[in-house]
Amino acid sequence: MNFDSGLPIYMQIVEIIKTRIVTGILKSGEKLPSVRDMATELKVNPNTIQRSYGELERENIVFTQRGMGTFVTDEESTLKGLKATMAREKIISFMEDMERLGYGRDELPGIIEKMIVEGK
Amino acid sequence: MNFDSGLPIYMQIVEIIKTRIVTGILKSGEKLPSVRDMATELKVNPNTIQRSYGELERENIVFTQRGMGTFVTDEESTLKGLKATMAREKIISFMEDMERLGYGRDELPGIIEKMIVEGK
Amino acid sequence: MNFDSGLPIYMQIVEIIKTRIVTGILKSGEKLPSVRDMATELKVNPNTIQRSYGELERENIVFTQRGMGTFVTDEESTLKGLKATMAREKIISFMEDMERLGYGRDELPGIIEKMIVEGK
Amino acid sequence: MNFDSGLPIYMQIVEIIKTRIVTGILKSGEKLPSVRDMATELKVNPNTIQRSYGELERENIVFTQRGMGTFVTDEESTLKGLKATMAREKIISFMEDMERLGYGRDELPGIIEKMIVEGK
DNA sequence: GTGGTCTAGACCACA
DNA sequence: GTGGTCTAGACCACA
Repeated sequence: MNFDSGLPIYMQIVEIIKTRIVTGILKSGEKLPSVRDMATELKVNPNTIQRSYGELERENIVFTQRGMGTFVTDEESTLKGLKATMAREKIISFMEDMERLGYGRDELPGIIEKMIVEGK
Repeated sequence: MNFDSGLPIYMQIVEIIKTRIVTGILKSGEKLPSVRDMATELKVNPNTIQRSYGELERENIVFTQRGMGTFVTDEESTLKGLKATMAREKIISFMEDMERLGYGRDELPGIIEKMIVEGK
Repeated sequence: MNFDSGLPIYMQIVEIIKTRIVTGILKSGEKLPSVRDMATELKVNPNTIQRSYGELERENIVFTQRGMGTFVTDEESTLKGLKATMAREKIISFMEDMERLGYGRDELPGIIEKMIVEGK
Repeated sequence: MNFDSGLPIYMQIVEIIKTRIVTGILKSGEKLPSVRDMATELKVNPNTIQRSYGELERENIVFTQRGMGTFVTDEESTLKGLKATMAREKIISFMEDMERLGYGRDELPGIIEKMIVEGK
């Protein structure tokens, strides 16, 4: 059990798949699991996966070949863009979190540098 | 519905309460909701909240007065420590996430600085 | 039937296990009975034993290996510390008992010495 | 709930009353609670209290006046003897406990003296 | 088989 | 009303 993130399930799954692509678990041009398999793995209704795949296709991150399945795009520029966008989102939410903890944006680069040094 | 974070519910609740304290929603010395009220609010069993409160008490973040309730500590040093620890954790998980996206730790301060400038 | 000691059951069990460790019935590194077996032996609910084991783990007196069981620590310094703490507590409660019987603390060493001589 | 001490209930009650006498809660010559009241206070059957009072009478620690009740003896020598016996028992069980923890009898006076000094 | 978590529901002491 | 403890019983992950 987990508390509600607010995000609809199919979008949570979109995020999961994007992360898998961007971290290399799913590679450029590779076939995604079938809608049925993915539904079984994530324990959701196949319709939900269908919707997630649809959203990913709309964003040009995957493409479907009739009768063959769904594949990660092989356009490197799209994948680069995806990576950049996800990084951007991570950074923004990180900055917001830190702001709520009382750390101003200007302090962050310094704090991180300090932690890198200490962490060594 | 939300995908399993792996963290047990009572620890998720601990995190929720820590965040409320550190962001000022719950103030130093203030009374927490009663075990029963919190259980109703979060829709879990009172025993689960009991366990969360117990964990927070072990960490000296709250204290309980028999028959009166559970209160946020008023030791400022503890609260400062909590803030620092939560910030540290946020930074570490941020650095790990970014690393998985292919950004080296040394790049991060620069990237953030760039984003701050752009964001203005 | 026995009159209430005031100590909760799970803490009474903690004391029982500590005594077993310190007197050598349970040895360093040895496996404790499973939660279920201990519950059967002591005729309490498994949850209560779970809580006792949890408390012992927090005190670093035992550690658990997932799926394997709960074991007495093999850190000799911890075991020595446990022995010393239990002795200290025994001495303190002995001194308090004797004080209530009208014997001052300063008299105690003398009284004990006398009894040792007589007892021979 | 408390784990079995092995001692029969009526003897546990004898010990409770002896402690009350020796610590001055019940004074020399004073009336003990009626069998019924004592039974209510300790939540046992009046017959059990009857048996405890009988045992105390056999030991000359209390005496019964028909129609009046049960009273603590006013023979000071008996009370002194009781105190000495209880102290003796406390010391013996203390020495046994410490022995089981690995402390020899000869060490005890020294250990206690050390703790008295530290405790100041 | 092992410990870990959770719910449902009860009863207790303290205020 | 408040937290503290306990039982009964379920389901889970890890080995």
